[in-house]
Amino acid sequence: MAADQLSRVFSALADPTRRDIVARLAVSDATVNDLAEPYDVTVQAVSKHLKVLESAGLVSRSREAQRRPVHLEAEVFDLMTKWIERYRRQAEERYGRLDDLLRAMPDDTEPIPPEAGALR
Amino acid sequence: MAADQLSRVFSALADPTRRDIVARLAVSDATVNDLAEPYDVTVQAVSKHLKVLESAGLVSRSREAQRRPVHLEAEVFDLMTKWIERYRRQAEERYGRLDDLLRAMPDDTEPIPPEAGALR
DNA sequence: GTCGTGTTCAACCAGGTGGTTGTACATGGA
DNA sequence: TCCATGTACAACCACCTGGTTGAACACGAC
Repeated sequence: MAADQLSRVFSALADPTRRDIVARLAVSDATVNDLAEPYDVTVQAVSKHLKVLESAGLVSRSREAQRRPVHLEAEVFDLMTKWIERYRRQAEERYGRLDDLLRAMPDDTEPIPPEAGALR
Repeated sequence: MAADQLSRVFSALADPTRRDIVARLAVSDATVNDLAEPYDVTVQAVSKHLKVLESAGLVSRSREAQRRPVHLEAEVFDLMTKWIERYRRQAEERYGRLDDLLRAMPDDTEPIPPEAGALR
């Protein structure tokens, strides 16, 4: 699949099990077996989940004897928050602008640049 | 589809076309036909995308004669940002603690085990 | 070397998803 | 009223996904 990273990140976090894995990795690194233990699925299934998280850039695996500790890479979260904040802000500005429109009814509907109307 | 809302939101935004739809709805409301126009897919396919976005709570549809304008509901974004920020913060705190450990640790000490975050 | 543990790979399967086409419904205008 | 437009529903299809089992690989311990 040639999906971009943003798609892979959103897709990876769309699964409750994977979100739970991320939550636990936020506390400490863990091996595949550690991670699989609380779930009612095979280790192989968890290994697949980790592959998805890894290809999204959310986790990395190192090598440590025969173990492969999994580590959370929290920086990728920025990708999502940036995307989300961008459109939320845009939508909020739009509502702000609509308020202004209703209040003043200007004849010019020029789009407002990102930071312009945010502060009031 | 018995998934919780957080799963539905992440899943909805995992598709580039749906993210693009959200981006365009952040600028202004639009009808299904408006939204379908720039894409090389049928109106029905876009209608399906909107159904996904709607069930995630990301958009709502009103009625206006025979049209059904689609409207972005940006509040749902909070669900995601809250989840994301929670675990990012947790991971960052953990690194902070790890920094403290490394600073206080004598040079001949063993490497920190994966369970390092457990102390405290 | 052999054994045990941890991990991954391969093949398979059921169910979901994004797309299609075709049909039907709702509404405003002629 | 009939017609054109906008939308939704149903059936179908190819592909993806999350799960399984079974085998293989990679180490450290003995």
